[in-house]
Amino acid sequence: MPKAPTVYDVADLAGVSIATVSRVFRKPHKVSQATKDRVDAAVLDLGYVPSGSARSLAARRAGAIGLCFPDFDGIDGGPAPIAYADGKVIARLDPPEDVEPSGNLYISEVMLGTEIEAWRHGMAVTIAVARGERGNEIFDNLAGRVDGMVTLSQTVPEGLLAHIARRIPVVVIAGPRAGDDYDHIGTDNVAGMEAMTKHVVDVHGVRDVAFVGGPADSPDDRDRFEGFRMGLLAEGIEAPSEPLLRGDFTRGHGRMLGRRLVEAGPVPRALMCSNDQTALGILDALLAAELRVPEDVIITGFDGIDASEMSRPRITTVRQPMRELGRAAVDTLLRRLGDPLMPPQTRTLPVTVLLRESCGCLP
Amino acid sequence: MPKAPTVYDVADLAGVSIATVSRVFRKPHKVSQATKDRVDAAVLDLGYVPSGSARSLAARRAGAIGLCFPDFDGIDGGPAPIAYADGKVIARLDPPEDVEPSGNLYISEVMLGTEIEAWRHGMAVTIAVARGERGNEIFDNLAGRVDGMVTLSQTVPEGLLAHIARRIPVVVIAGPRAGDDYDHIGTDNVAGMEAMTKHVVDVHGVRDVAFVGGPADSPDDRDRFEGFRMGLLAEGIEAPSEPLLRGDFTRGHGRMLGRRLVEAGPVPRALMCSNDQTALGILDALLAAELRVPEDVIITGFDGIDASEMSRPRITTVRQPMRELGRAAVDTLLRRLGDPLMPPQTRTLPVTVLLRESCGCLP
DNA sequence: TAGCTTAATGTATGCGCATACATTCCATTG
DNA sequence: CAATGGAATGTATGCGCATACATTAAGCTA
Repeated sequence: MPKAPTVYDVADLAGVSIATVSRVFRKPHKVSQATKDRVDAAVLDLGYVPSGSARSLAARRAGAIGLCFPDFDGIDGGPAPIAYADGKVIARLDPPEDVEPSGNLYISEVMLGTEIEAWRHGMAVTIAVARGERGNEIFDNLAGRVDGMVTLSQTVPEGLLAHIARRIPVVVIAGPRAGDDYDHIGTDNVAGMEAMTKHVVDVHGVRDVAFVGGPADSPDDRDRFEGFRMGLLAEGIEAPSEPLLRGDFTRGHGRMLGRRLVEAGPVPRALMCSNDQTALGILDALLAAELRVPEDVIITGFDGIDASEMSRPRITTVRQPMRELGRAAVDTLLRRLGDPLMPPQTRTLPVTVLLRESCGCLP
Repeated sequence: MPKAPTVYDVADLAGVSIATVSRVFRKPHKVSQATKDRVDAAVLDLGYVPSGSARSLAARRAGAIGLCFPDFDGIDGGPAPIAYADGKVIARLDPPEDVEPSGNLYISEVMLGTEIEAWRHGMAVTIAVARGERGNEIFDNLAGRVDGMVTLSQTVPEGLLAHIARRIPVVVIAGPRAGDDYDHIGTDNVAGMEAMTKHVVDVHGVRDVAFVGGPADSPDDRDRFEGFRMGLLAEGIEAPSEPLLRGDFTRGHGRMLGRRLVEAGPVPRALMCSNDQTALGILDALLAAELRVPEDVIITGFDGIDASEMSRPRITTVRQPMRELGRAAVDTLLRRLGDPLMPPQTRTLPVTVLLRESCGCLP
């Protein structure tokens, strides 16, 4: 790859000044057609592509927004995939046990939403996962190259986030306000879980309901538990002050909790889980112990990931509008860029309760 | 947001030169501890975050790779999502008819794979969809701000791609070599479809097999049809020179084809489709016509999207390692950056045949 | 102690572009 | 025909950083 041509090269070849070359790209209407044609020809001839770095520097805007996630799954991917040359035939007829977990639908959907909304405003999206020991560095790096940042809560330490926020606007997804000054986008965890709880009690007539939580420091988990309690209280049922058990939001941990429940004696009539992965893990364990779902035990989840629809029975859950989260975050970010003095925003998106087999609503 | 501090500000406050500030970030080992401490303090004090644009410009590398997709779904998203303020409770108990289509698992997975491999090499990923009339401009813009580009074939016109490739390395996913000089990452369409064909003939004893193709200009489709023919020939069955029908890879079009098949008279005993969406559409139509799958008609797909696992019956299909595609693309891209003179690479990733209900393998 | 080496830091420059401002060229106008 | 104004283009500068090279200080050798 020979040295890339610059505005100077194009200007020389077209016999114009660099300002004119720049105008052909940025303000075409200010250049005569004849000149434009000569410049275009030179551009094609030389294979010129404007440098985004130089442009961003000179224009004082990056034209991109950053999206940074924590490393939910601890995926480091291992070495790059094995490949083989053309002609060698490999096809397996195995059952799909080797299919990788669908991973983070959540992240994927937020990404898609982010991209769509960014596109509508002519911006690119730069993504990075603050993964590993250099996670903070990754975050910092990303912040330096974008006009604003969307991040999930808990991605980096508060101090770093505050540091970044002095330079560019930051929108936090899924973390409720904690007295900070960031803009926040959340979903209605409380209302969702409250509605789900009432459904289980009202429609299925169950009063022996327990809550299986997630990490104690998760704001989402806290809100969902709060919704659970409100649901119970509204039904005149005494509400516990703590979840029956806590997992770490992974399916594996959910399985462990399920086994523990089975061993500990009679399993509650209904288990309301703080997320889908936990619900799926518990389902795995209960089915393995020959319990029937929903006949013996009702299970519900939260999130609405695709995997919740692929289990048998399928999981009744509360769907978060994941793609909308991304879109709303970008929308808010761009508003903030337009009006830096606007007071801190908090937007809460509505959730949807999805009734399926695991609560007994579908056969 | 007041004017962001620069190296100069930090240097002044710390009483050092800008070179030293820069070194604290880039070559910390070349700075004495005492100096480093003073600089760090100034950085925190001022809220300094290095400008990525300036860094990229000066260092002549962006530290990011680009990922550009075509607009598969024609999603423009419409206006940003409705939100409501805190406290207002909305939760619905409707069936999930409003759940948005799972969209592009394919794209999502490639994104995730790309990000993982980029992370392993300390690079960020900038994504953009070449969507709408300004698609080419988006692509061009993206190209200017990254060190290399991963793109799906058919994303932009060949001329533009060639133009970009003069400046930065380009890796094309899913498009087989067409005599061009790009690096390519593909999946083994031929072997996958051949194995699937043999399976249907051998295991299920079906000889009345037809192929439902996709767009005639799709290289993937061409290869899959070729695999189909090879499978038949290997079984001693005469192979057609053209697909029985062609769709456009969408489910809607698949439904139409399905209805047409039903009307046209006896439906072949097995329909092998060039992608999952088409298979799902045909399944919809056959079930609507009261035909039984797989008892009356066997249906198979290709891709392994999640939706293929959520239908009833679930679709037997050939799974592409989508995440691995992204990883392999980045891997190849970085090799290319390391050795620009390396001959053009082509890597083909193995596929997996997933046997499920729609061919009769699972009850 | 002169001469040499190495560590630490500073100086000066350029990366490639956008843009404020200056200049040139015409077409109008009175 | 001189004065005016707008369109098209050019000149000059700075965006914020990395880095080659220069400089200084300090330790070490013979």
